This record gives sequence, C-alpha cells and structure tokens, in this order.
Amino acid sequence: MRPQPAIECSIQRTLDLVGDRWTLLILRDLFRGVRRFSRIQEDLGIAKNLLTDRLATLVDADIVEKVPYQERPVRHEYRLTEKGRALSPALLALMRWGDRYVSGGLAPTELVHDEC
Amino acid sequence: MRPQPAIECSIQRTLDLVGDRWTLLILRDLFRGVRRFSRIQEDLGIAKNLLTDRLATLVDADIVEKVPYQERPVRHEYRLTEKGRALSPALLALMRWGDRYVSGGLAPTELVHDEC
DNA sequence: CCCGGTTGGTTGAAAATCGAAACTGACTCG
DNA sequence: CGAGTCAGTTTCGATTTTCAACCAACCGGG
Repeated sequence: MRPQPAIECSIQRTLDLVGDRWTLLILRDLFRGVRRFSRIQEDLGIAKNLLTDRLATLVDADIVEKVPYQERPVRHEYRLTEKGRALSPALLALMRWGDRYVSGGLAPTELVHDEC
Repeated sequence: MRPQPAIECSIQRTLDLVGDRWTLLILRDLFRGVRRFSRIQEDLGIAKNLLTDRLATLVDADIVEKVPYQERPVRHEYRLTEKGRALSPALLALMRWGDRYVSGGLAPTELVHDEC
C-alpha cells in the first residue's frame, strides 16, 4: 500500500516540493524579477488555476512569500524568501546545462537577484 | 501541443527535457549506479509504462544510452552519456538545497560517478 | 519436458491532474 | 455610470498517470 519510493533522499524531497512542470519556471520568473500574478501567468502561459495552486504551495513551503505592494485595492506580489533564493545555484546549473546542450543558439538567460 | 510560453530560455528548454515529476529522479538513480529497468522501477515506485516512456525520451535526447550487458537473453542497462553526466552539478545543487532546507535529518545522498 | 522465477516490457481501464474559458469581486479611472 | 485591471475561482472536457494484468524470452531445477 505504499506508492512510497524505497529511497528518501534530499533530491526526492526537493523534487517533491519543486519538481513539477511549472514550479521551477515560476521560480525562474521570480528570480528574474517577475513577481506579479498576472505577469507570471502571461509570461509562462500557465493556466491561472494552476498558478494559484503552485504559488500557494510555494508560500506554504516558505520558499516564496506573498507581500502586499499596495492597499486599496490590496494587491500582492510574490517574493523569494531566503530559502527560495537558495535555489539559485540549482537553477543556474540547469540553465548552464541548457546553454551547453540544448541551446537553440539563443542568448543565455539572466538571473537577477533583485531584492528590493 | 504545449501552450507556448512567451519566453524561451535555457531553463525552459532544459525543463522541457528533464523537468517532469520523474525524470530527475531517474537520472539520480543512474548517477547512483542503479541502471536496470526493474531496479529503477522498484526503487522509485514509478509505473512501468511511464518508466519505459521516460527512458525512451532520455535515450532520444541522448542523455542516456541503452547498452546490452548480456546476450541470451539480451538484457540492457541504461547509462548516462556525457551529456547526461553533465547534469550532475544541477542534481548536486538540488540535493544540497534539500539537505539544507528540507532534510528530514537523514544522511546526505551520495552521487556516484561510476563510469565503468 | 514442465514449473516457477526473473527481466523488461505492453495493454487497457480507472483515477488524478491539467488547461481554456467563463465568471467573480474588489477596486480605479474617466 | 461604464470600461478596465488584477487576482483569482469554477467548470468541464482532455490529457496524464497509475495500477493491475498480461506477455515473451530465457534460465535452472526436478
């Protein structure tokens, strides 16, 4: 009765949080400074319900926080926490691999650590 | 038919190849020296048809190769190509993040570069 | 030869997940 | 007031994933 994988390692646990089709792309957008729901949504082409869901999971896991950037109407933006920012080496490694092995000849993507 | 994301970057392309629920875990197993279909299958608890599928995709993408390790009956094992092995920094980065931020207090996983 | 076991799959149906679009609600601007 | 924006939620059909059964090639024991 356990679909439980035999080995529980940190990669396993990491991918449980972050290893679906969209989450790493969402994080990439946050690193790039794209922080608002609608911007991320149109940038990635992800369905809104999924984005809602993924962001909630990330907030839950304390990887991202939802911060109001204006009142009336209350609007929020999503920011990486320290835990979230600590994922940058992983994102960078994936990026570099992509540059090297599956680049379509395009310019390398930039990750911005824009903390304001 | 995938909903075309606005931005095509190397992370995007990388995740297109490798960014689903199982692929990185399969690669982790290959790094660890778990190379046979049935071993991977029981280790991860992945459905066999999916494993068949994911391995085929990886072979197609030249990340993994299927090598016969015995005749009569012909049996194969799956090995990382150079392109596949080049993913280790990314795996390691994810692993370290997991160790630091979502460890259940377990020992860090070992990645083995076993090339024979 | 027959039996059971192993390996590496395939098939098909049921369940979970996803995606596109419509809708909501709070608010602003003209 | 009417139009528009932002951030969702709801709905429902399509796609994916899972689970279990089946298969085929081979092996070793009796």
